[in-house]
Amino acid sequence: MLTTKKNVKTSSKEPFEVIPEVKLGTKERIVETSRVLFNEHGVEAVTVRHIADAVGISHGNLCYHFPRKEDIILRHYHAVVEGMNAQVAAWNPEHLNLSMILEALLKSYELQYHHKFLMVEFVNIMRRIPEIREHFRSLFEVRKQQFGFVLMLLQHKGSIKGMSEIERERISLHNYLMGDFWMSESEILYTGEEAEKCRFYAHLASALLYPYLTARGRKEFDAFWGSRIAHEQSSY
Amino acid sequence: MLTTKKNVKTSSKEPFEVIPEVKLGTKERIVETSRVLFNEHGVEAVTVRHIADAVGISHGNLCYHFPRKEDIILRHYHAVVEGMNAQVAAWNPEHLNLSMILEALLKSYELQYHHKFLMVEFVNIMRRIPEIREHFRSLFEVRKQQFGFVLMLLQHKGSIKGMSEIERERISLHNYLMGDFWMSESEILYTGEEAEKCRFYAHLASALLYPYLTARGRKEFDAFWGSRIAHEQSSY
DNA sequence: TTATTTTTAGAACAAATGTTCTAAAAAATA
DNA sequence: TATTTTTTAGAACATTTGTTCTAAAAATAA
Repeated sequence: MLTTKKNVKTSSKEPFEVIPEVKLGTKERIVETSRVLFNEHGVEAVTVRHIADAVGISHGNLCYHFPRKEDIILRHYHAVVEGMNAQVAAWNPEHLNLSMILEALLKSYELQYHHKFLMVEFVNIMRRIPEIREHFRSLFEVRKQQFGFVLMLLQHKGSIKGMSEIERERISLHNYLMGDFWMSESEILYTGEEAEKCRFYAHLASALLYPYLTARGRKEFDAFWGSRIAHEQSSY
Repeated sequence: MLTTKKNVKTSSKEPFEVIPEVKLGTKERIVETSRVLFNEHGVEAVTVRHIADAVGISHGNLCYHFPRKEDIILRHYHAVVEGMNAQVAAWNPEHLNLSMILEALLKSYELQYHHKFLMVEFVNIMRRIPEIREHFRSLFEVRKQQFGFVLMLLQHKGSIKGMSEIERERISLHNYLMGDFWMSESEILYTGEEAEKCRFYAHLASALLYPYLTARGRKEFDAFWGSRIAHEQSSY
């Protein structure tokens, strides 16, 4: 239950449920609208007045819900973190295989792209909001361990060959650097559709593994991406 | 001859050359000071008044030399581009080998790091200054061709194995994505010394090639980085 | 209903910021 | 030296921006 008590029609006089997705509370509309504006124009270019205008409320009202502009950004950051956690929590290590991991990668790329501005302006945001900086840094070790675990598992399932600890560490670093900045790169170079960008870069990131895949691994890899990447037919 | 005529003591009364590096013109001091401040605090956080104060001049004077703040950024951008061009121009394809290419990579990383803010805030800068956006985009194809040429050459010299066109393209994309954003990543995660960061990430980027190196190539690779990366002993 | 709380709009505020203007100082030139 | 140009400092300006304040409106509770 994420709905706020305010503005949601749940008075005892209403005998039936009202369609919930139409009646968004002011706070939720601010969050959603700011996300779109931040993604499109950048945090610094978007003022509280812009957001308020787009929502159709006064900026005074906006500052009633979010006294500081940073509060809006923090809200978005937490939304992404929770989304990522939920995804990881849904994993079942028993039945995990390469295809499912690629699927998860693609999904996490889409999830991040939804809050593109957070990644594209991360250094600036991090400089301004210490809470975010500390939290993200603390995430680093966890992420490295998660990836290490995935590699071990894939090796155990016979999808990738053995590799040294150093190679594992390198691929992990490459992977996360790509994961953090593919949106910035695409912002600079491409002008394509969102879903296609996600697929393109998730494919590219997962291709870091390609030299280490076994024959079976390559089959799985090609099968997974074959249907998703139209052009650039696999030809290994 | 990059010195401006202004403020440089070259009056006919002076019989001998004055030490040139001490007497920097106001314009040059603005450029150098702004570079340091932008790198440390970010473009948006640094105002013309901050720069003027740090240089020791009035902000009115600063605006005399650079009427728009963007002019300063543009100046920095051109400096980096010229630096990169000069580096490429100095190459001699005849005698090129893996070590020299790694050396060039490392050097270009150091060059970029000198103007860290340009890369770290690239998307924002690009959004604000169309001239930079267009120029950088036009660079993309050139860079891809350059990298393709390097790979061909290394293959011809027996340092790397053959690879498909797709693999070449992927490595090229990985390489440039890393080259554009390793500074952002290091800004978020590490708090180390500049030169060490450059070595660390240049090493990491070049390691993209590792799975494709021949035995001889690996020897060269390890020899090159062995002396430069203290920890993380090669153990392939 | 009446009282209380929440929400809203818009004015008001204060600080910051890029830029322009003005006049004096310094430097260069003739 | 006299004159012209360049450079400089600092005031002034216009705009923007995040935030606070106030009072009315709306919703909720008693």
